[in-house]
Amino acid sequence: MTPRIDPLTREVVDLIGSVVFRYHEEYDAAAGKHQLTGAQARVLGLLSLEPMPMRRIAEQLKCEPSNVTGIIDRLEIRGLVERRPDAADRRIKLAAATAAGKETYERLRSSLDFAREPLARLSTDERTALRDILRRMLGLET
Amino acid sequence: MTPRIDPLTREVVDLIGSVVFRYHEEYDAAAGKHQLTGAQARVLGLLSLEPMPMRRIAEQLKCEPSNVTGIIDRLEIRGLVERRPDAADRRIKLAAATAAGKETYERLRSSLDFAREPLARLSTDERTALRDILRRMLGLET
DNA sequence: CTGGATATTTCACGTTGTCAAGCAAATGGG
DNA sequence: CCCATTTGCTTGACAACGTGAAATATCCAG
Repeated sequence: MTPRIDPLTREVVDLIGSVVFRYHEEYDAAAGKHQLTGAQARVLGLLSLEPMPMRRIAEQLKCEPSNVTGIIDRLEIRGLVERRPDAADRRIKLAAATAAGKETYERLRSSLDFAREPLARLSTDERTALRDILRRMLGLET
Repeated sequence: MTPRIDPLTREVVDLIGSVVFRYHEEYDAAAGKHQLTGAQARVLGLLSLEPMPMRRIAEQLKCEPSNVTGIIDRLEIRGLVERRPDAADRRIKLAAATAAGKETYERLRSSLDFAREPLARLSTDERTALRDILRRMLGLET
């Protein structure tokens, strides 16, 4: 009953698996250069865009809020993030990247070699095609 | 001095990040259905192909051998993996998937919905194009 | 045979993740 | 207005994963 997956799809899934593995390696290595773990880097990336309640961070990371408490704790100790009260709701704590946090994240981001090494092998046309296909895969049609 | 990354490349990197996140979610969910963690599933996948010394598992996972000890311990307790002596070198322990382990991994693999849901949105031509681009990205030219 | 390298394990430790319990603050129905 | 419920966050206990250092057993070269 399980629909036999055709060989093409299977190969694509494997290739995506390789890309995922490769991406992680490089992401963690880049984070490590700045003494950050992967999770810390991801949170810092979120907060570089805008301050956010703990709750929403947990939703983005798809984990429990209690987990976020610890991650923010460790970032806060290092002065990369701060907790601010929310003007409208005193239950809420807004986590916000400090100037140092934003700067760290920007440096991390531009040291993400993944942007250069494997993608450099592709022509502009290929990159465009890849972008369009990935958009469709992720359901980001315009 | 840092080469400004062009917008197209930046978007592709972001899209790949989304795919990576998505892939992980689904992979962990599929593993969870079989009471496995992501790391356990990955090891079981390796050992489904062939038995392997602890050392080599660590290399494949890019982690320390001491970490592998624990992962194999937990799989062994559940009868999915066993440690065998190596005929030629008594220092080596070959980790091998048991019949139950192989079966579990095959079930896990076919429940990997990532193969269906997002890729189903693509035509065969798009999938072929994606395969070719990913191959080039990963340096798997023929 | 001896000394050095290799394979694995053990231990201590830190981070990430879960779940349950608890506290503070908001909210809605009577 | 008031109480019950819900919501947001933290705490504590626990497990998996990951590192690094030290211990043990085995191999191998000289």
